[in-house]
Amino acid sequence: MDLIAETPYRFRIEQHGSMRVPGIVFASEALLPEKSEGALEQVVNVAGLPGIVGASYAMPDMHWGYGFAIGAVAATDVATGGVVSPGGVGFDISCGVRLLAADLDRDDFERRADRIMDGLSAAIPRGAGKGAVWELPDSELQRVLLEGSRYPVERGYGTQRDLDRCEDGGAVDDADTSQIGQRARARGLAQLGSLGSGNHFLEVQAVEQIYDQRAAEVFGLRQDGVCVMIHCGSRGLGHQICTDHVRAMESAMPRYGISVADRQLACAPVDSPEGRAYLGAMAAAANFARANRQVLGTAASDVFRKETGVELELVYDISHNLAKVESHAVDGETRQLCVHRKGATRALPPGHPELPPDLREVGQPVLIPGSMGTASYVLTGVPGGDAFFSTCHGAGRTQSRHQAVRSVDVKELRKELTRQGVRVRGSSARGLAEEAPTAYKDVDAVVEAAEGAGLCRKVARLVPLGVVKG
DNA sequence: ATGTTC
Repeated sequence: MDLIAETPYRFRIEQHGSMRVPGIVFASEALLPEKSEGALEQVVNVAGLPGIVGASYAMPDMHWGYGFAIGAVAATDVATGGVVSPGGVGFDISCGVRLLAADLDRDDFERRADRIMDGLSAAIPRGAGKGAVWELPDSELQRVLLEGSRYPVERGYGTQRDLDRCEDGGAVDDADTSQIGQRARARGLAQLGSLGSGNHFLEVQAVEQIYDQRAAEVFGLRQDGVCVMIHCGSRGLGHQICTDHVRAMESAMPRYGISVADRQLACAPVDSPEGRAYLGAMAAAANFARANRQVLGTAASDVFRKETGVELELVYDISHNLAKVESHAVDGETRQLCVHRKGATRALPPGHPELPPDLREVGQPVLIPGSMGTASYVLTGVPGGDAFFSTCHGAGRTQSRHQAVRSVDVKELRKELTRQGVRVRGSSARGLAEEAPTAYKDVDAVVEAAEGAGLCRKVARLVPLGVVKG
């Protein structure tokens, strides 16, 4: 497989074999994954999906994943048999990032840091399985699945203004809870308002650098201001929904005469009972994920109010694992496309009609969490990018979890984070080792490549002051 | 990512 460098930040895999479109990899030479890792092969495999249009895209933080690479964008044409694939969304449906800004300077935080971090540590449930801010009866879970963040707001977790700063106003339409199994529901009941584990976290951060003063101002960010970033998703509920629908699609594929290069690319036409069932269940899981971040954001706000007297204001809340049916121009014609973004973030440009009025001038905030102990970024969408208004989603792994555990000394890691002034409230030692920054790409290089490829623009760089780790 | 192999 040959990669043709089209620009310093754009590589092309020519259409060959069963590919229906070319592959386009946005990355620098240094960020390209090793061929042996299989991520580039996954770009090729996705290019063979029925109905795919444009190209099979990959972002600079790409790495090997389930079926699709993490960092993949693929759009299929709904009207001509285009498919939807759960592997193109990922197991953590609507995993994403919520950023809140405090009217507090870095120095104000430093003076009270230990109390605030202890408060957050006590208030934020985390780790596999255990604990949630809000344990729900089944009737209320139903409301969350249909109404997303709007339901917690109605029940006092947050404000109406929060919803204006959430992707989709805090809830996606077309959730179909009849497509969710009992096991998925049962897992959701005990997990609303919980981080989970893996790369999920809550971080207190400081705005270290601003690249676009006007956009930062509109977003509510200022130099040396304190922020809280929350990275989490739909927990066991989303995971179970993915599992259930992958299985259903595996058995349905022969009926549609679909064959795929990898069993993990199980899919069905968007306009089919199986396709619609998955999208309905996926939408419900997305609403659960948004409500999860809404509840956690409110729990963090409560801690800041108690310890400092200041409120946290929502900057934005955005997913990076989702499929959406969107209108896009293809060969000069407006088409309905099912846009899969897996480890990729929507990045709407200035003037886009889906943006709320106060963000329309500068574009949609894009929230990029770095690896533990490293920087995070706030970006914004730009006109003209050719991956259906998408950009990267984070640092991207270079080592598997297993490799990281073998190579990382957790004691040294804790020492290093402390030396950098990052207060750690962890979950498991193994979890910390898996998430060591040495297991990830350099987020600064990822963002530089995404910007260089014309997918987004930098607004601010944030550095960690404290982390509550899943 | 995940009651980390129903």
